[in-house]
Amino acid sequence: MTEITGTGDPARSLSLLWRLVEPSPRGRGAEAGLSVDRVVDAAIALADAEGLGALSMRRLAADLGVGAMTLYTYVPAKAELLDLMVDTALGEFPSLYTPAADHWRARLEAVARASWAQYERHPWLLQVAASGRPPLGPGVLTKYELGLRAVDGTGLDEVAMDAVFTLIEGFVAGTARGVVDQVAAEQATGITETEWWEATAPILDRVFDPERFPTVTRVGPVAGEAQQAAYDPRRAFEFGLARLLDGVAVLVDAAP
Amino acid sequence: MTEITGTGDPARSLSLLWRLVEPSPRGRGAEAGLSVDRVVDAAIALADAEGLGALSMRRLAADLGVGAMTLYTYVPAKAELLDLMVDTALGEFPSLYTPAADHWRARLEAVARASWAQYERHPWLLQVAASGRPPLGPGVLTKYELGLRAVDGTGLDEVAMDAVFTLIEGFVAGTARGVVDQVAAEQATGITETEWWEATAPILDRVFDPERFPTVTRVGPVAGEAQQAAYDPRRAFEFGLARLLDGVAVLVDAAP
DNA sequence: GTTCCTTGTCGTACACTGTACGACTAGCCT
DNA sequence: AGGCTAGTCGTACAGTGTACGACAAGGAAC
Repeated sequence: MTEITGTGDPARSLSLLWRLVEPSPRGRGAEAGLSVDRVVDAAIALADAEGLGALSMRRLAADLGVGAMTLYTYVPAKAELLDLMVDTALGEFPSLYTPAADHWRARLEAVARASWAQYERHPWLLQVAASGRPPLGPGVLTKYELGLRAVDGTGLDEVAMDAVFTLIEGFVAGTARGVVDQVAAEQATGITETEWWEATAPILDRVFDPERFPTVTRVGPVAGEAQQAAYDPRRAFEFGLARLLDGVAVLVDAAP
Repeated sequence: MTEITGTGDPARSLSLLWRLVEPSPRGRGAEAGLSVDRVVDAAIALADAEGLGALSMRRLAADLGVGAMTLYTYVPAKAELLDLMVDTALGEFPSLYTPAADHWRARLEAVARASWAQYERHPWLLQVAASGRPPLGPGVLTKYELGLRAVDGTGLDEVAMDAVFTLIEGFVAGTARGVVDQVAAEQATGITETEWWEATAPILDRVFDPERFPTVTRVGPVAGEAQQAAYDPRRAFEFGLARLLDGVAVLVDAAP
């Protein structure tokens, strides 16, 4: 279940994200005391607690004690609601980011860990396809600003600064997605990752041909044993982050 | 729209993936000439042509000229069908992988480019959440085998070999997802990425505060201009791959 | 040659989704 | 007091995956 953002008129979306529309308590004026913010907050709470799959317009409306169609007074459609959710959740970045200041590498590592923490808090962020046309609201821009500052003063030009932040951010998101997928699989099946691996490994052993997959035969069991699973996202995060920062360091050292 | 794999009984899934069940042309015996392979091939063709969103059991059945429930004779549920689709599509890896042989770096780069090509051919692969519990069929294992061979003989131990391949593979998938998201957004809205950016940029200019986002003010326009969009996945791929291989090189050089 | 059993086919039904449409009503302005 | 505006929401539509059970066709047994 992936949702798409960046649908809908850019002008309309941006004015929503930056809350350019007045609260306008006219006419019957917010009968149930609702507002865009209350809707968005409830949506985030629901997605946090029960996953993006549980977030339907009817369910959200029920949580807020109104009819389903009432939500459309505050939000043009579900896609825009998701934009707002993403921007709001990503806006928590500064509270999770405590940079060790002096060296770019320490700052960039802190960015990666803060980003990881965000995805742990709001796993549904990873199920919203926002990379192509991000909701350019205050939350997203704040995260982008702090991310760029981490690589500022390294001698890299503007294009490279953007590329480095995007690379780190994409890496974190990709790896965090592994956690989300595992949790989703556990919830869907009632079987933990370790149990699944223990059930799968012996059957697999019997079914596959060591002559055809000699390197897998040598490496697979060692790696599987080390992780107690087919894939351990947390290990992958630590390993990958170190490699990535090493790679960026090569670039920084080459810069004037 | 993300689908989950790894649901369902591991033993049942594995015997499907490795085609351990006999064709069994008994009873009325495959009336319409159907088979697991025909179903899977048709599903892949449909997803390739019209996206994963168009792949419904009813639609797939219609394409094959049978009733919807007939599919459940060949496949236990949609989740298992997706497993089979993933394994089959990933099994095309060898035909796209032409390693430049001698140096690990050239091999690993070829792995990344072949993987990228796979995701370009079958974008829906990225919408199937397979990272947690991959369908361990012949296709997946073949790709894993060739990926591991690329980093074999570098002095890295087994766990590191697995980690490096996983890192590269995750990077490619994450970056390729950017392309998929953009194409999906274009299809959903009828607006191209460049058009969207040209519509968004000027409004954004007016709405946001340069004092609050000084680094974004400096970097954003330069990066945006260079890419003609908020994000250019192909550039990100080239840039990230170079950084990543540099980082791996640091690790390889440190190994005995 | 008749019967039975196995196996493949598939119509119907259920609970669910996002949201267009239009009816209703409560509050403010004139 | 009358009218208008703006928030509320019931109903409806076209779609989803798949459980259930009815049906039919071929092979095996007598």
